[in-house]
Amino acid sequence: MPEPEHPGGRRPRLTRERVLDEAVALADEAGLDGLSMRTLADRLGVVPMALYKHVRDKEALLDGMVETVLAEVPPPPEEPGAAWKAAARARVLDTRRALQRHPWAWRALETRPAPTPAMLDHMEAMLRILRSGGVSPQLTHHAMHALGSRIWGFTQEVGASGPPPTDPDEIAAAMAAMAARWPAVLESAMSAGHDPDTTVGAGCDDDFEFAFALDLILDGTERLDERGWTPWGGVSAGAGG
Amino acid sequence: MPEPEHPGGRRPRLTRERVLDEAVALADEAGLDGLSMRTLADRLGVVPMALYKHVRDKEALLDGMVETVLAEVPPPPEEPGAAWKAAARARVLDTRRALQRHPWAWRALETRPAPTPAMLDHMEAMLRILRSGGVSPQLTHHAMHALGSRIWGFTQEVGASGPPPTDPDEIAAAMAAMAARWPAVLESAMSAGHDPDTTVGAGCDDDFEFAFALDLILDGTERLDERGWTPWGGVSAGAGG
DNA sequence: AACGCGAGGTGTACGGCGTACACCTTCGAC
DNA sequence: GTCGAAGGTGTACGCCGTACACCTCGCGTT
Repeated sequence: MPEPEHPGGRRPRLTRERVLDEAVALADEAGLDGLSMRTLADRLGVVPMALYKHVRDKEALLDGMVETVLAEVPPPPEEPGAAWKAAARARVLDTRRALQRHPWAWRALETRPAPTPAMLDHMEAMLRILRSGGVSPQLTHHAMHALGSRIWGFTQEVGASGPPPTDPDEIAAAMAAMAARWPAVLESAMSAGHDPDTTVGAGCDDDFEFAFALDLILDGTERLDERGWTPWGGVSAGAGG
Repeated sequence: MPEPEHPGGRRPRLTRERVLDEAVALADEAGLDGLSMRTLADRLGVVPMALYKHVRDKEALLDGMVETVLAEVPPPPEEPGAAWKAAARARVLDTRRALQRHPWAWRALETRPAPTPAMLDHMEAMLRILRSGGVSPQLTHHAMHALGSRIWGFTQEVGASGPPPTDPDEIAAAMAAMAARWPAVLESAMSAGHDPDTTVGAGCDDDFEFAFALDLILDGTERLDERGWTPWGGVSAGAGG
């Protein structure tokens, strides 16, 4: 038995929560490369295989760690309405702060092969901010893609790997689950079409989304340039104006 | 000896180029996880350790693979001048196409602990496009940060890990190397300050850069929203206007 | 033609990884 | 008090990157 000495009484039992918290702490100290099932088990005074009673495998461990980090992001206001822009800005910055506390987190995020429930919850909250401000479903969809690089720290389509289910029953079940827990995500997914005639779940044109975000940046830069923007207040404190 | 049979004559000698090309091909087929020194050696009909005569270790192999992929991006126009926005747009999209041909590439990129020469060449070219259009060094610097998520596919500061050298001689040597090969990168690095009084190599405020790019997206979205933008041409074909 | 020397390919081995599988221990419900 | 299952253990396997000593060519020199 590893770590036989425990000052008073028995070593506390392992739980999924203890495993995840210790994994986060270990990754904070040693980085993602320093996190192995063996080093983690050592820290918990336990044999490596004991972890597998609480997480299916290392991928599931990373899923759980991501979940733990995202739980640190404070909840957004329910219905910001007209203040949607400020609310969205605050939420992105809140997310950034949480991810900055755990430098390994964005690398863990991007290796998730599909969006986890915690990530869907996070997206749902952001989508509701924009929608509550009256931004159209279509524009919300594109803005969300553009914001993706700010929220998650990377650009590639989350969960783009692996073919979606083709069985109609499976699709229906997935849609039902979405409708119950992530209605804004579902609406956004259905708003991907670029033409009102072909809108219905037409899938998402990645090239369009990419160019949309790119043009926001370039057009914004051009406008600032034309106005002789300077960082010390030529136009405004930020990029606004 | 692995793969003893070779139709005519001897097996051709290994070169760094053959190693890199085969590594790229293997990663294209099997993904980055399917690329190991052993599987790569197998494909080349060689024993794993033979690779180490041509690449220092696996990290250097990945450096070389990134270099190979970036070499596929067509060169930009020399001095686009007033057409800087179109040139920048084209170059980002060219880069995207190259990275899309190698889905593993953006993940390889983001694990580089510091910008490689090939990445610096790439940045240099983009910076020159903006500067040739008369965009100020400061605005170029911030726009480059904002574009980073489009160019590289991720947001985090490239090469942010590890403390910079503190020895004055080392700094001077690095600056001299920069000035020779990447003058625009050097200029941009020196343009990070946000106040003319404290500009000289004051380092780069990551939070400012993040907020700058975030506000470009949010302000642009707000403007489109106010104009009742629709994706099928309400305002313009892209996000422009 | 003979030689030798260095670049390039080989073979063996080590320590680390994730985890399958069989086993044992412990504890709560009855 | 007993029993069953949940939780922790031990062993083992097949991967991984790569250090180190060795062998084998092919070429420049003589």
